[in-house]
Amino acid sequence: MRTVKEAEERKNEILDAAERLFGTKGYDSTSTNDILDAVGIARGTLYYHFKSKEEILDAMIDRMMGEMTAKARELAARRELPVLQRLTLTITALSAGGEQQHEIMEQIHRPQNALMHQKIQNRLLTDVTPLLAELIEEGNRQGICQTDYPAEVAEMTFLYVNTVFDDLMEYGEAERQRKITAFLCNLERLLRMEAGSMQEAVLPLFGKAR
Amino acid sequence: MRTVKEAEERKNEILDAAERLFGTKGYDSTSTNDILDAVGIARGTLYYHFKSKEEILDAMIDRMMGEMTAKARELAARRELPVLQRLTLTITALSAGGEQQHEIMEQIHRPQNALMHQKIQNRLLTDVTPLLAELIEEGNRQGICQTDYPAEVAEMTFLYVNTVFDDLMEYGEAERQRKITAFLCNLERLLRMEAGSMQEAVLPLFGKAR
DNA sequence: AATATTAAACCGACAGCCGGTCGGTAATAG
DNA sequence: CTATTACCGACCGGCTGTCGGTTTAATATT
Repeated sequence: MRTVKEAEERKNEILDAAERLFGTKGYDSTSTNDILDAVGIARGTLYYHFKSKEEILDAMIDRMMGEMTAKARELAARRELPVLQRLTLTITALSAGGEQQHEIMEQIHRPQNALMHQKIQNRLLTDVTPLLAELIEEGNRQGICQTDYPAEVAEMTFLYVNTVFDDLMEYGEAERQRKITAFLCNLERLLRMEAGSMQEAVLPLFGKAR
Repeated sequence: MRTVKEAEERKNEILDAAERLFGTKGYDSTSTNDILDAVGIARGTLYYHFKSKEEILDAMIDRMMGEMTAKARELAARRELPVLQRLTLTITALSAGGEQQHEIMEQIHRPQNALMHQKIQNRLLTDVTPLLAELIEEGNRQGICQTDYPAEVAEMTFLYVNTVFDDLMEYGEAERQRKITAFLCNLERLLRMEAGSMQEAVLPLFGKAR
């Protein structure tokens, strides 16, 4: 039996299936047939809406990044919180992902998902570090921190968290703790802040953490 | 006509071809047939020496990283040079690669080479940042810089150079210059050095640079 | 209201390539 | 002469992407 839907709706169905499958099996080991079966459509239909498997990935990332940057923008704008907390909150939210994206962001770091990882990281790097930079500038204005290069500090920070911290569970507890305090100390230096001020800003986060 | 060679020799022939092809076309778009033709062997022969395409990639990276870390170790040990110069020298040598590797390290950042890029980066991160960390510690001892977390600073630094600086030519000249000075300034802060001291250490490098 | 038109959505067989296997063959060392 | 090592190439299943044809549904026409 043949069911006809609006293009936009079908596209989203396909992206839903893709997101689920890419998240569990990874991009490479998900075949277009897997997607076909999941959605319940024929081969031609898939390629009527998307012209390649990679285009599906790109569209999926687009959609996902849209949601994530929206979330990030929201967090960054919560003026009732101190800047530092907003900063760390935003960063961790980005690398951990929301509720929906959690699955993907966890599977992303396996070698088979290298392409997906790189695309997402590039996207986050260009779309979201400006947000972080703005938070840092706000910190500058408030006299909390001081740097002439907010954008670059944001890039450096986010990049480090997103690559090294993602494999954090592979280390032992001691090593992990060391990495975290090292990172905070480094961030304090980059932002020319008093030693220990980052710890304070971060501690509230770990109350409800993983 | 059938020519028989020692396993080790054939393996190296295959790795040579693979390195050339992966470097120019990328890993994904290089088929095993391409390698077969380049070496001039049959399908079975390839899979007699390597049990999968990915194993070829891994072996190639192994060989390449061996050469690069050797080079890095050599640079890091040049005691006649000041520590800071050795540090920057080593970092740039790693991301730019040697003479042979130059081709690969340039092609690596295309999206299709994501897997290769990630594998190389992980390898460099684990194998080479300890070298950088040791240089930093030496700087500590000499009183040139001061940090309690040499390893983490090394990781952060190297990671940033290797991801952001690689696409440096995509920016305009002004932006590029800004990125570089920003990076140096940030590094100075991480290492708690006097402002401007990095500039001095780096300037000699740009005399003979790209 | 019934019918013709048209364009969008859909189908599934098929082509071509790819990575990997396997049984057999030639070369070489002992 | 024998055993091992290196090599061959036909073959297989699975994959992505193509294409001509078909159904559906909205719109125009009578």
